[in-house]
Amino acid sequence: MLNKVILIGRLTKEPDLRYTTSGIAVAKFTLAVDRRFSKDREKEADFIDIVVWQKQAETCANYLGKGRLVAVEGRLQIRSYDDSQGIRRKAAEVVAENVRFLDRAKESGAVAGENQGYGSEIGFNEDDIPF
Amino acid sequence: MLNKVILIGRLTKEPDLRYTTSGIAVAKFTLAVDRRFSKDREKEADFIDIVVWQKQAETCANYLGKGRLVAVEGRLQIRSYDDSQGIRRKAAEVVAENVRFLDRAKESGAVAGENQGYGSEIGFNEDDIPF
Amino acid sequence: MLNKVILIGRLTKEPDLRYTTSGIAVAKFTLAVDRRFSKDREKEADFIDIVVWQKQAETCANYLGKGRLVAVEGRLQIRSYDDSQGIRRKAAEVVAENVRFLDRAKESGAVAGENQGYGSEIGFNEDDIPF
Amino acid sequence: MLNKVILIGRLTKEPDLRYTTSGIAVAKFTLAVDRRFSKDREKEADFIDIVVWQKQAETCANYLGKGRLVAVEGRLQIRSYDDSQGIRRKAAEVVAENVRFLDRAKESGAVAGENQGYGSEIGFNEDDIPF
DNA sequence: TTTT
DNA sequence: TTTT
Repeated sequence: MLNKVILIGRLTKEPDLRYTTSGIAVAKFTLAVDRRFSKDREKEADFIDIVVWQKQAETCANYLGKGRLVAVEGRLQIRSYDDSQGIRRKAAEVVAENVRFLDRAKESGAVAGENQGYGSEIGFNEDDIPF
Repeated sequence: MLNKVILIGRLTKEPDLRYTTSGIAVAKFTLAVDRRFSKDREKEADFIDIVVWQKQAETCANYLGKGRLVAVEGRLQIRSYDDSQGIRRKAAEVVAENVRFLDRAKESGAVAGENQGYGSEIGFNEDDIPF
Repeated sequence: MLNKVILIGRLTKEPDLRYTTSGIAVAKFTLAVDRRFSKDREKEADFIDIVVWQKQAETCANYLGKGRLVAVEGRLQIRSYDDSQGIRRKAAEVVAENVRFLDRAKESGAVAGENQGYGSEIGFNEDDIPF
Repeated sequence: MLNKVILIGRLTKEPDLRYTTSGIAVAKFTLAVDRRFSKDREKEADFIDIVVWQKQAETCANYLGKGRLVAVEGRLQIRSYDDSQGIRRKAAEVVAENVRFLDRAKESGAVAGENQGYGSEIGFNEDDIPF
């Protein structure tokens, strides 16, 4: 019913951009999200796979690289599949709805994450609120 | 850059549905969101104003009433305005992106919250992932 | 840095309650979180593993059962391990910080969700998981 | 029941640090959170008041200044009060549970965000706010 | 492997 | 398998 994930972390390497047979862009990358433990504990991270679709996939591939800091908003998806050895496996990945770039782009000031979801962003005028 | 609010609470009364001059539906209601304090403290709630636009506004008006339990996902919006006495005021409201009904509807089993944001929900086939 | 997951879904069966060798309660259960697709698509769900620690683990075990509706707030944790066949696997689970009961308890009106911070911050050893 | 806010934005000025009569640190600052609209629309922001308690309040006061980029996780709180002219007003603020510094600190590499749970759960009196 |  |  509700499935919301919000992460801030750094890319472990360049995004991997591909296209489905029907021509839709998909990018994948892994986010290192540091855990915060007591100081004496080893610094650890969760390495979380991110999937981005369509135009945002291409923007991520164009502007993101290893070490870049991003905020990802999406949903947690659990997929079952058989690997190359025929072993049944489960894959967890966050399907990104929005990716925000939190440090400066390498070659440009570009910003990803066109957000098309909010009512107030679809172009009607909020000054015209009837309350 | 990121502005995400997730609330679970109960409507304090029926939603108020109106239309902008350009014909767009807007519903408003207030959510009572209980705080969790130590047992000895008064039980209190935050009363948070919710704004819903377009088709979801009408679904909320049709199916929600006083006391109904909902989950709201949206963004926090701060608006400045002058009240009827000419006093400058700030209004805080959560602009809902999705409203989920968490208990049974009074007159129907209807469900609001058509979600149009996620890539995987826009109709391409995830079995066709090129990874 | 930031790792936040919020889910609403139904338990697929009773929680499994165990204790670490040092006597700390841990409960596990799976949440079925329905995806929302276009009407013509199969209704599907993500089946997401939840881990709960300490007092909340016992509250969940006492009051939750198959089909119960809950809201879970926590963080996404990726663990690597070797399964019984010696195959390296990754497990994804949501470590719950709070579990809210959204429908009536079977035998009582009890409410869980005492917020004590993350299990992993109170000093017990997560390598000591009895699963 | 659930009241979760996650924001990323920039401080509009230095945090204002005070102490309650019982000696508890409280910091307040305003976060400018850019909205994302269609390109032709004015760039706008929501200016959201943040309250931080205890040790994090002092860390924020020590390390944050105007323009700094932070992620705030907290809950939305609506307070009613009478202003200096005796006019009843409502104030909305986000009570921060965690503040993460997303760009480099001015004078140090310090990191805030020790997670101690909500201020309001540790027993001090929120009516005793020195603002 | 699965919930309503 | 991994980021700063």
